[in-house]
Amino acid sequence: MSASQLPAKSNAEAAPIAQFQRIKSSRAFDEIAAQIRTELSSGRLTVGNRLPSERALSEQFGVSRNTLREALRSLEHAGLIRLQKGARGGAFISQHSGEAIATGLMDMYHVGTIQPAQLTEARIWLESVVVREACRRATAADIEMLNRNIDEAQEARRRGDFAGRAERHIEFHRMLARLTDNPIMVIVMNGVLDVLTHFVQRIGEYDNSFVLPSRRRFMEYFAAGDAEAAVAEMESCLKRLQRSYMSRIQASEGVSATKAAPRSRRSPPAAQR
Amino acid sequence: MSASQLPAKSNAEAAPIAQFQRIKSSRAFDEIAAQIRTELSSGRLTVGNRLPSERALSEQFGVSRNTLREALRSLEHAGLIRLQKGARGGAFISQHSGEAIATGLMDMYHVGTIQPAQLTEARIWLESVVVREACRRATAADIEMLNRNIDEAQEARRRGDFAGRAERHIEFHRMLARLTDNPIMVIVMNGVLDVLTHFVQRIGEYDNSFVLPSRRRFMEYFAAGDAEAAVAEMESCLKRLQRSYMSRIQASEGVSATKAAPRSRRSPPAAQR
DNA sequence: CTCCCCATTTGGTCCTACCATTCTACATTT
DNA sequence: AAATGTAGAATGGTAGGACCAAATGGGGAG
Repeated sequence: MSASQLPAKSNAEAAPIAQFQRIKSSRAFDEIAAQIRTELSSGRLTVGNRLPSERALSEQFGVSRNTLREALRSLEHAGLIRLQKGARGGAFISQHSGEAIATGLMDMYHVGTIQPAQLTEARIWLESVVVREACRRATAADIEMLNRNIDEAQEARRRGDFAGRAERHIEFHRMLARLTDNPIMVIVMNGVLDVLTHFVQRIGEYDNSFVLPSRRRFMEYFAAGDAEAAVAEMESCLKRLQRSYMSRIQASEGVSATKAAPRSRRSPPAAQR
Repeated sequence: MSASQLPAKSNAEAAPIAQFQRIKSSRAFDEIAAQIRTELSSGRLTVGNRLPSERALSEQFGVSRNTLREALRSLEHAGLIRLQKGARGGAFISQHSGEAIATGLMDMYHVGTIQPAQLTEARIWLESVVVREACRRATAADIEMLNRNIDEAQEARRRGDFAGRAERHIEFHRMLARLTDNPIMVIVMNGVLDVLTHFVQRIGEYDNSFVLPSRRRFMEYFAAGDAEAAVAEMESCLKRLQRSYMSRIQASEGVSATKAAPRSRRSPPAAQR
């Protein structure tokens, strides 16, 4: 096909982007999104590039502006592009913060695909990996940062600020995840912690007086580079937390929709006729 | 926050720190999607329910059908709803297979947020968790299923069917993930394996003759319930695979920009053994 | 030179119309 | 009466035009 066209226009006014093809299948916007994804994975589009305007793109693809916008909506939701209004605005390839993954986990929790017990279970498993690798990489500055977080949590506790204390505790785990220096662990752990935060806020206060002493012991092992001891300390703390959660959820789940059935088959009992 | 670094315009009163909240998107379809999500998390909408038609919904929300469709597009991409044409069609609350998360990981890989080395690294970490838990739960039927998979891979190898063999090998890991019986592990592992499959297809064939013998040893430990030995066997196999991948990627990507150097901590005198 | 206003660009929304698909209900045939 | 075929309605998908609001840059006023 027309491979070596090489326009090489030194214009560069809107976008030095490859020529898009006409779409064909059902759901044109799916194909459009797929084509743009292809451009991305091939490297012809990279972070920071600006796509042509909606009007220009719709003409290139040979579709209406409505259809093109639905394609852009899909890409924007995925975090691949960022839309900006105004004269020099448009669709910019964005850095993909992984927000879509966190949203996906949250959605799965909301529709009941993820049960609270499974959430805390996976969290414990992931955390053990995180702690082990974080311990392997942590610098003195990192350790100081973690200790500072514990101090802040203790201060919040002294003030009776339950929300602030919980926030510090969660932030502690986010820090550890970042220390792995692996975006997959960071993103997944962030998502799991997001859901967990939501979950904790729903069930209200709980007994976590044992967390701070555990943190101190944890940091001892952690600073000494004893990864396995740190993992064990963290795991025992999290398992105790998990028991707190589960006992509370049994108490609070008498009224709210429990979504008990993990698999709800077709339900609509009746329709208007 | 860097609020204290303002260039000191004629603003006499340096802004007292205040926790501002983001303005509500100002985009109608975002609010519509948020409202529907709220209905979902509150339990008023559950899997299998059918939303009103686009025309009816657009009237309820007081927006045009275009705007409503963009909201639905966002929800559909998230996997929360499934659109169906025809009479009695509409938007049905769907089971959320986690496809959005796999897509998100793939996108992150494509834009370079996830590097191949980080992909295989995280995969090894996750796999160790998966193997440990799968070993704890596997039934005789599960073990038979895994053995059958190995047989099929061996058969594919005999035929010289590289693609088929690779597919079986990947499927083996998906099976293990499912055995954890935890949707988070299943979804995340599926996503990571999707990206890995894509990555492997890109670099082409590689030396994996050691995989099948390792699988046999693995199954010995696994069937005996020796989780730690199984984990160690799998880890050593995966690390060897990783070296194969990395050597191949250096060969095929000699010139291509390999992004920025991996952030290396470890400047201060930290814990090192 | 600085500052402010305005034309231009561009995403966000609305409207109307038409098409393709899918199912229901009725009519036709056997 | 049962099986079959067909018309119609409901619904998502697409088209094309129009206008609004925000962001930008340039030109005019001071």
